[in-house]
Amino acid sequence: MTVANSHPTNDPRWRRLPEERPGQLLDAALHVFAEHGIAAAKLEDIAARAGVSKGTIYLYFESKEDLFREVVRQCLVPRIAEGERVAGDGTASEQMERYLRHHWSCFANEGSDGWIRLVLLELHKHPELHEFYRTELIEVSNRALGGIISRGIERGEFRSLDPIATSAIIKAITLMHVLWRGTRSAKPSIEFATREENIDSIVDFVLHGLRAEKNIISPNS
Amino acid sequence: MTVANSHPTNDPRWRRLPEERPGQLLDAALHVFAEHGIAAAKLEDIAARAGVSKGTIYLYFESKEDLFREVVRQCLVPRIAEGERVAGDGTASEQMERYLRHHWSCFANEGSDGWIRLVLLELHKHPELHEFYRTELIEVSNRALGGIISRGIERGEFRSLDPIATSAIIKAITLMHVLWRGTRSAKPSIEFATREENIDSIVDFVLHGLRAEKNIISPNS
DNA sequence: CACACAACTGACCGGTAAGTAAGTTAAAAA
DNA sequence: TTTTTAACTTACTTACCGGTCAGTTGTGTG
Repeated sequence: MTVANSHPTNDPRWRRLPEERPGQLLDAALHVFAEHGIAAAKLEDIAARAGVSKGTIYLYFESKEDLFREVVRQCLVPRIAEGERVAGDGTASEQMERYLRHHWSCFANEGSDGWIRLVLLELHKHPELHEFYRTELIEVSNRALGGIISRGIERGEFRSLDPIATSAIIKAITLMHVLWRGTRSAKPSIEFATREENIDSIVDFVLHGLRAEKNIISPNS
Repeated sequence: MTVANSHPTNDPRWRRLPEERPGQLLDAALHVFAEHGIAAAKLEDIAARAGVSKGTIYLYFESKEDLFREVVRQCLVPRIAEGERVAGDGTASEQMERYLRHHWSCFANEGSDGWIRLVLLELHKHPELHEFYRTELIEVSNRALGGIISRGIERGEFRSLDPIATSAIIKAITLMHVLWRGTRSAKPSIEFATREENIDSIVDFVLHGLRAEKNIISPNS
């Protein structure tokens, strides 16, 4: 029997880190919420993952609800919003392809499916948050995608379709595929090809769906 | 003071319905699970909705978990699978359009989004169920959609693309739109047009994505 | 060193909901 | 009608978890 478990060194069992705690807690919370959903997420788990005890959470957040709110505000929205600025130049087709591939690689991160699931599943129960998310994110995203589409139409690259409805279709494809390919999806629901083949298929399909008929022979007028 | 609340008539306060109870309970459970998710669904609510008391559930099901399992097996899978048999005849494009519109109208039912959410977002926590769902449903669905696509390719209506990857894309579009249009989605995340315009956009986009180039002028080779 | 104070802990409380089992009652059998 | 059965109810137990608070401990200050 050694005294291994007592603290022979005199380094403290815990540290005071008032600056860093909120961030640590938000990270931990994002992870746990994404894994279990709001209801099933335990504050003890979040605290443990952040290396503190449950009580500490209440020094920085009012409640579980408040914690979730801040996760959405401070983690999710900025992280997603950042991805919406990949306009660049080139033809609308090139922009669209760049947009798709960029999102694909962003969402490739381990665990992306977790919080996509979170947003899709739980956000609608929190109207105020949902509204925030809608204006901060969906509008931004619509402007980005819709902008590319509108430009494509003007330039004659794309045929004439509703930019908003089409944005929705394109986002539906990417989001759902992230969900399906996600690490938490047990066996992949669909026998997917490799990631590369997969995004190639998507790019191909979307561009074909958008593209104006290629060889309209001598569009007279 | 009348004796209104005692039972002046001699009809029983409850009935013995051992044949019908399981079905009633499954229906109620489907509804409550879809509304609240697994964790937050209360057995009392399910029982109340089925017109019995909580204890009765345990006469027919082992546990909440077991109840959920049977909901998936006996309610969801058959209900969805039924929709996968709308082949019909005509060109592949016509079949595809029929398929899309059929699903759209099926999913239009109040509450469809609830259990799509359930499947998409909660099933992955139950690997055994997920496997069942995969083989019973996704395979079937892939065969239906993939079949239409393959036929379209053979007939020269559609260009040459991977039937499986393309099925996934098409299902992604429809499922996500059901989710977004769902009654439980607070304010619609996207300023959608009417249901009709919406499905028109989808049909249009999908068919264009699939269709072989119309005017390939003398493909030399 | 010792004092103060803020950061943090962890035992505790209260509410809620899953699960249980003894009692009650509809309805079939005798 | 009486007896029997099993379907159903109700009150209970148990476990868990969000939230609290009195006490502990790291750390800067005099």
